[in-house]
Amino acid sequence: MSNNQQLLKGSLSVIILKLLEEQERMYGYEITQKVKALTAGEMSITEGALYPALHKLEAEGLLTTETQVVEGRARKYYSLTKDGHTEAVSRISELGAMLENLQRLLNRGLDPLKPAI
Amino acid sequence: MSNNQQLLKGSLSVIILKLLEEQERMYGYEITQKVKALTAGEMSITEGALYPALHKLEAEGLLTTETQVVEGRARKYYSLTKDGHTEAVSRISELGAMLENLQRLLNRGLDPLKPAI
DNA sequence: AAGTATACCTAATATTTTTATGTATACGAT
DNA sequence: ATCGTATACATAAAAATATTAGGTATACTT
Repeated sequence: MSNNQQLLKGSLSVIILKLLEEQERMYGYEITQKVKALTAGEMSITEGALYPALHKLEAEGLLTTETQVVEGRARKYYSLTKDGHTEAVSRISELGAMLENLQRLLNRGLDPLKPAI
Repeated sequence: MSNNQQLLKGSLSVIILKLLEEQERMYGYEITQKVKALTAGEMSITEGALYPALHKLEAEGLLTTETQVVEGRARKYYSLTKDGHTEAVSRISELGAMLENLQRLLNRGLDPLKPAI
């Protein structure tokens, strides 16, 4: 059961927002392929996680969709709304801070953060 | 509800294993304080997450406990079993790889990993 | 006497993911 | 022609994990 190709839980929606910051619009399947490519296949998003996450972000008003038929198959393109962009910026920096902290916990040798008094 | 002091979901058990790799034995409350200290209060473990996680690791045979009364209060010290040490090494490196991949996804400018063919 | 810090714990709920399906089109190989 | 693979969407049951909100108790300070 050693599953080391999963994304860290809770990070999926941020990854989606980040990819859409970089690329105007993307469709679901494209997102799964992009993540595989960027991590050399070390990580993959399962569809059972991806689609509900996309639907939730849309329901929250962070993403909008337009469906389009390409080469005989329907694609549903997602892009950031204005709120989506704002949230993306904020959540990306939050996740970045978390990753730094996690690495601080894993790599000892780094000093603990000095508390901002 | 902007909760940026949560640990990334799924990483709690690895953090516990890591702290116990560094320090022979620790008790629950001590772990919560250590994480706060190492992250300057930016992250904290809730007790509702910590204790079930400790009990699960013990049930899996990765941790053993000894209870001791110190200054009038009962403390339950946890330490790694042999299996626990093995698992710790493996899970820590897995999480490290995940963090690298996540950062690759968040900081573009880095090239995608070259697939090891 | 009250509040804070220390120290353990659990139960209900919420969130998120995995696993397992299901549908359907396009295309290359047998 | 049919089979497998890739593309492309989706959901539902179950598992895993965390949050929230409690509960108990001791020690120390105000």
